[in-house]
Amino acid sequence: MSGRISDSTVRRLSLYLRMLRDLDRAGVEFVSSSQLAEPSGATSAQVRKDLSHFGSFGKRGRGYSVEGLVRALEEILGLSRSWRLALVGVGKIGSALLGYGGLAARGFDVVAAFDVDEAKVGTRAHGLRIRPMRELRAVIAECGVEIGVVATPTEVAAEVAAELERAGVGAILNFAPIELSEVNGVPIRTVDIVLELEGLSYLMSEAGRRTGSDA
Amino acid sequence: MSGRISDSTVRRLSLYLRMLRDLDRAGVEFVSSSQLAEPSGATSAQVRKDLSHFGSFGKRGRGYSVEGLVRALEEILGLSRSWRLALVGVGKIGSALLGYGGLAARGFDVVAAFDVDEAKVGTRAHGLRIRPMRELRAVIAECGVEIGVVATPTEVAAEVAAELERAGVGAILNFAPIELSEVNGVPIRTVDIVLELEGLSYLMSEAGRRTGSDA
DNA sequence: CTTGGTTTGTGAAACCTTTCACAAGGGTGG
DNA sequence: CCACCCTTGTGAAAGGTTTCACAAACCAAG
Repeated sequence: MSGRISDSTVRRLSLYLRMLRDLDRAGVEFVSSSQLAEPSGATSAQVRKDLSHFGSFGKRGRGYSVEGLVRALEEILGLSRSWRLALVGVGKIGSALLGYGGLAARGFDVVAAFDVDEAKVGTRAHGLRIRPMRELRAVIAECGVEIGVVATPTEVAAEVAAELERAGVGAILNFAPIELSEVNGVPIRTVDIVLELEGLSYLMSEAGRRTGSDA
Repeated sequence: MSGRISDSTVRRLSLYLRMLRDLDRAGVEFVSSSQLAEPSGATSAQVRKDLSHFGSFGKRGRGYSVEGLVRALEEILGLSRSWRLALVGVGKIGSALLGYGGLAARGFDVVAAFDVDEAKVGTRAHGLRIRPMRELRAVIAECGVEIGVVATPTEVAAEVAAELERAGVGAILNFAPIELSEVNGVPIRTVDIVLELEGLSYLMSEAGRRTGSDA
């Protein structure tokens, strides 16, 4: 059981949990690994292997109890609690994030927002008062913020991430198109839209080259 | 040389290209694989292996010509041209995307925006007229849109993606928290913020469990 | 209680990605 | 032209992830 779990496994566990919650809401009581696999594009063997890293949750011949597996996955993923987030940079992406109800609905509460722009400081965005950067450290400590969100221009992203770490956050979600290096074991995930688009660009060009040379 | 290239390789190529453009702007002429590796957290061997799938771009003892490699990577990734995007769903995320100059700056032009909401249709968002869904097919064909962007609520995302495919887009970027299945060889990339946060939640819980049991 | 149909949990095999290590080649200075 | 240093390109090894395939277990029906 449980050694080092890969990112892709954790990713899939989230997807399984999503489906299980839907099934639970629909009143389904049991589900098999193959049903669970379908929506995430995995195989039934993969579902079973993924779960087997954490224990033995199913009944042979019957499948998995939906309610039981929801609880188990919430426990594994740390989602049986809610998390406090602090946003740095209330520009386009930052505002969109504050307005997105999907976060709070899934237990990720943005409890503080910061910006360097003195014109924004003091105003409210989606019910949250925007604070000056100088308060960052104190507020993060006082509110017990666990996750810092970087939604600043690229140039200052690394500096802001470092400041968030010093302030004591346990993880960082970064929207700036730059690869931030994890320093003190504080995990960082980067959401980089341009990188995704460039990946699509490669695939389309590749497809073009292939059909082009076949013709 | 060139067989099937993995997503992670393509991802890294984009990161190398980013750095190379910075170096080019800074007037640097040559760069070694180890310098190129650093910012993306790769190793020099990985850089060389990644590039070797596509050809031989360096000079032994000297490194890579910055300008030459920029051009080569742009060609490989399909970035020596620009791409036309159509946005479906002008809500929080959609608007943020329209306002984000970083896309056009890197050759991804949003040329059309659609929404079901009749109140929004006809108004302008960041200089772009919002069109009704019924025009989607015709506009995508007329404007030669290559990439469709899904920024709708989860419930309709799959349907919208299918409609974009029928309209003839070559790739889809999806912001709805749902795994869309690629059907006709049209590649789909999903940007799922909640999934990233849940990944961080897992890592933080894991860290807590480890230190918790050590104490 | 036994039989048959079903599904889990898991070693082993297959597959894929990353790292290692070094020969081959290029530049520089004398 | 030669000797030295440096860096690429690349097979081979190592390391990781996914798929396969099957014994073990459970349920239901007779």
